[in-house]
Amino acid sequence: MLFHEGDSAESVFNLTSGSIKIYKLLPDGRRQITGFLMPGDFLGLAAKSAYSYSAEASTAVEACRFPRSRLDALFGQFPQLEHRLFQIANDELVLAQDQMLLLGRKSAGEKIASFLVRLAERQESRGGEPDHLALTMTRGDIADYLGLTIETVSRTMSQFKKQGLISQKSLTEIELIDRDQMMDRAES
Amino acid sequence: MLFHEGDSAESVFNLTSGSIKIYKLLPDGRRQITGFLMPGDFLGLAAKSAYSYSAEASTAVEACRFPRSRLDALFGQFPQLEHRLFQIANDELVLAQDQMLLLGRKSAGEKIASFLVRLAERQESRGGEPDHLALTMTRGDIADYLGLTIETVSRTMSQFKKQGLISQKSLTEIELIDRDQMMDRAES
DNA sequence: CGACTATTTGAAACGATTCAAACCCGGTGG
DNA sequence: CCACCGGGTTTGAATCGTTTCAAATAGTCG
Repeated sequence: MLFHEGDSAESVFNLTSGSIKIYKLLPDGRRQITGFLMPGDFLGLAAKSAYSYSAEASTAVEACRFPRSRLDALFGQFPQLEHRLFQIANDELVLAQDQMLLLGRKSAGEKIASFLVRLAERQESRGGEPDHLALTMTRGDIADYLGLTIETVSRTMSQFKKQGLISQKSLTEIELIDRDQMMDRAES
Repeated sequence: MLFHEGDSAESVFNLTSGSIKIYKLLPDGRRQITGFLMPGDFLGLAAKSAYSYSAEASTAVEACRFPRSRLDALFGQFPQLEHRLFQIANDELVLAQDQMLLLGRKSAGEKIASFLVRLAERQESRGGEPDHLALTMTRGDIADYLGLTIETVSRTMSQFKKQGLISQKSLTEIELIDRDQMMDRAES
């Protein structure tokens, strides 16, 4: 675990290798994962005095740590740095709104399809195989990201397998077989 | 309607009076409202070339319109303006994550309770009566904001009324009677 | 007052969850 | 080398919360 919701937000990180999940918890333990970070992503930017979410490594992780005070000084020196981070925050906001649509209005099948397609696009944009997905998260993580239970995630993926939409080499290796039909299921 | 998802994003607005809802639609018409804007709020900031959501007035509205090109020029001139907008974007991101937790993990009762409490806090922070809520949105809007149906919103509020948590002077006027117990139901 | 729309309420249906058990797989020690 | 363990995963059956469909009621505006 990297830090917890409520911890004083002294640092901003830039992930250089590995993968991180950020999430919020309810008092009774229910969890909502709000994002999976990949190398290049920033962590802790939105925080003011305290982090508003918890962050936990999914794999071994390397990151660049900046004291928040230093960052503020850099903003004064290099306005285009702040400009870039502003863009990044806006991009995240757009993604967050997509995720709200997913959480509030999509069925389990649509959620899983959207998730797999987005993961494929993300991997493609970093130069990976477009249809060969390497999942860095467990079924439980996927469930808590999509607002489902582990069982529903598992069942839905089994169904997709039976329908020939995906195939599964191992627990963490998924292949998208019919991406177009997958995007239809995603409804967006 | 002010603009539609996909429209070219020529303007940024600052709402001066009235209230606006922003939302995303699925091809089949399902709708997710991602925010209700109140005077002082910005609209269209996150957009790059095209708006990523639609915006619609809930009441009569007055707003300040900036051409996007002008705004970019202002950033060069007044770096602290961009700094302020960066802060605002970060605050919105924090709210968006709260909303994801709500949509993904809260029950209908918890959603409605959270919604009413947040509305009360928002109104309080603008100097209104803390327990006397003036709803600017319909039951349908509330449903599409919370990922519920109109009927569930209505039923849940009736239940709260029966339990003495709220009282209803008219359709748009709600009074929070037991705010503490309300916050307990909100689970956050 | 009458017509139209939004809201409330009720009953049935459905999708996702819960609870339970079986399975798979990598790691450990006999 | 293989039996065993423990975690995560898959599958099944029953249950539950929310939705859907339908009808009644309340509210708004001409």
